[in-house]
Amino acid sequence: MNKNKTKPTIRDVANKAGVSISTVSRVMNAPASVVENKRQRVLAAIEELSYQPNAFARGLIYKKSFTLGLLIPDIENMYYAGMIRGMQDACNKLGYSLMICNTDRDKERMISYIDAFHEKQVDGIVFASDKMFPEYYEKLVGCRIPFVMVSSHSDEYDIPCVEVDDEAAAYDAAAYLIELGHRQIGMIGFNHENSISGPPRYEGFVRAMTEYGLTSNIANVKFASHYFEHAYQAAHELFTDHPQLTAVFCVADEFAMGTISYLRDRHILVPGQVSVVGFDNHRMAGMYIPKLTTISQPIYDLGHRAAEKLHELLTTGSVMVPREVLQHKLIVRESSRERATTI
Amino acid sequence: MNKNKTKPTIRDVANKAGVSISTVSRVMNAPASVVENKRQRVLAAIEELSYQPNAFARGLIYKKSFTLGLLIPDIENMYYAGMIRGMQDACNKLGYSLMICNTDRDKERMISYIDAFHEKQVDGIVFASDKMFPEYYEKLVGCRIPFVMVSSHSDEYDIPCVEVDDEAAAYDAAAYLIELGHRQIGMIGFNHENSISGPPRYEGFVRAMTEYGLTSNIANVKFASHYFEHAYQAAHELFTDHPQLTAVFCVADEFAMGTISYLRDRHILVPGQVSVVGFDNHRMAGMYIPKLTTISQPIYDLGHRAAEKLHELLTTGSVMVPREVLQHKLIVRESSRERATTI
DNA sequence: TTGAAAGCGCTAACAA
DNA sequence: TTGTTAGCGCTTTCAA
Repeated sequence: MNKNKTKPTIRDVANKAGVSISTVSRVMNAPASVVENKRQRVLAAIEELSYQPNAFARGLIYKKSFTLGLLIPDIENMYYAGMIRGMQDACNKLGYSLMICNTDRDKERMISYIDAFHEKQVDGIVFASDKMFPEYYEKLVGCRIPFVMVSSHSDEYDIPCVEVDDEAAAYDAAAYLIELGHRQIGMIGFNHENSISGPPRYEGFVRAMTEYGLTSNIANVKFASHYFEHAYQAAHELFTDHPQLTAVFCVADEFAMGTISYLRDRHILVPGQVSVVGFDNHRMAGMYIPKLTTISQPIYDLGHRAAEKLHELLTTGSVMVPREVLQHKLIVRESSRERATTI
Repeated sequence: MNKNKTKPTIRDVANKAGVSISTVSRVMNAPASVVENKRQRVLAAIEELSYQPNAFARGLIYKKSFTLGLLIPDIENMYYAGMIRGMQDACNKLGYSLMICNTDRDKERMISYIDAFHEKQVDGIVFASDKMFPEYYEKLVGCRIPFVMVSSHSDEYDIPCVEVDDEAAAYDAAAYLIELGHRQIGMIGFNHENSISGPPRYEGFVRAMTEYGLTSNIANVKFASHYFEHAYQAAHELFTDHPQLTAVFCVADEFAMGTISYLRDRHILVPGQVSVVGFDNHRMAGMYIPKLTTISQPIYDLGHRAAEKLHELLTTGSVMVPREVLQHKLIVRESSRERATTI
């Protein structure tokens, strides 16, 4: 092994193999055009030196980094773990690397990460879950970096995206609870402010209540922002205002956990007295006690498709299906059951 | 805004500002050496074109990418979310970007990611949790990429690392259970094969049992590999073989959850009949029902320090503290309590 | 204080 | 089939 401190260049390989640098370049890019004998020598030299072509030099020529950027709001939310997984698998398949940045839903960080992506010349960006503010949009097009959205979309701009039908999914969850016999149903939603899935999930809930003639339930909604603790607090408010509820639809599994925790601290049984359904079906949903009934999002596929769609955009310049909707599914586990019949 | 499709280069900026490219370069790297008037014009041109210097060109010159690579075994394990967060914050602070790769504990993927890092010219690599196999080590030194380990270390090689004292932490967990009055104690550990923290945590358990004269408990150990389901199964085996146990130490929070789930399916109360303590204290530990008593690892700091240590290695060529140990702490919550006194 | 020019490692066009 | 060379976008001498 070469113990030299600096990395070998194409020139070192050429010297060692006794050929010109073009020949080395050819064995890497068009092996067929090099005579067997020399090719072997070059390959041997590459092996011996642990040579890897320098991506800077290549990038300068190809004007491509073969790197994609991912902007996510909160890496500690389990939801994104599955998404990253799907995205990285797609990237591997397509020959890309992935650069992940955690914005903490902070505008300043977001902007500075976009700058970093710009400087690092990422070929494209996947923008996850967040709202596409004009600042972001202007910045992105100003940088001339193609991008797609995942688990989100934009009404103002025409941006390719892959997501789930939040309205329909929320409707399904609420309708399921109604079909179970529940009549006093509450909901814990996302604060609408800056939330992309908050409003449609709320709408789905409202539509279900309306269609089933339970419009009074529309008043039983509290909002929380992302975290367990906030959901716990929201559940407290919800049950303080509406102690009669026998079911609650939560727009995230973490909210369902917060709600169940609250209920348990109040010695209210789930699902014995109150049914709870979550949303996402991330890994923890099946590990919780009780196991969560929830809306399953195809999280892995969302990530996978988003990367593929971005790749499509990069290679063809456009996208066949601008707004792709993946299927959700209700998963019934332990946190919900038929309303206890009054005697 | 420039609607041109290609990204502007330093030449475009120079033209627009009516100066040479060297001057543009200077306003970016040594602003003081450029006369106020021109500097303003250059700055204006940069702004107007949304110009960002090309990292490829810079990298070629500086031989630095200002990018660090992170190799983790399993992104869906909550443990790593906190670590990534800490690492990324450190990277931001130090002016680096972070490239995260999920190896799935697969040797082939590991090797191919190292190749990718090599090609992309990452300045250094953080190697998380996994065992440093000779193949990896040879590869890494062959690539001449500096690296550190986090939540892991190597006995064979001399590699800077930051971790927790697993043996002592496990001892503390086991001793805590003993001090609570438990005498029949079991453990669910990591399969030792290829596990870095498995053996020391087992040793810590054994030492506690030995010091307290409870050596018979050393037989009450089952092993599982990483996932909830495996831990559930291991708990099944443990309690089938040793139904008399009143406490179990689990080497991961996810194992504790699997164990509690199993116990609950068997209608055994936690902590009423059996106390369970976990390890990690990741976010979910405080959300579970019951909330987990666990060993808290400074996960964020582990990630943060690892990045700092790598940076130290990159800039100074060596590291002051080759093997850094961060403090763990026992967090008592709801999943453990004093042994029920026999009447 | 500024500009011209060399060169970082590679690819691709051109010549041989 | 192979080698020579220009040039990708930038920084950094060296001269002016």
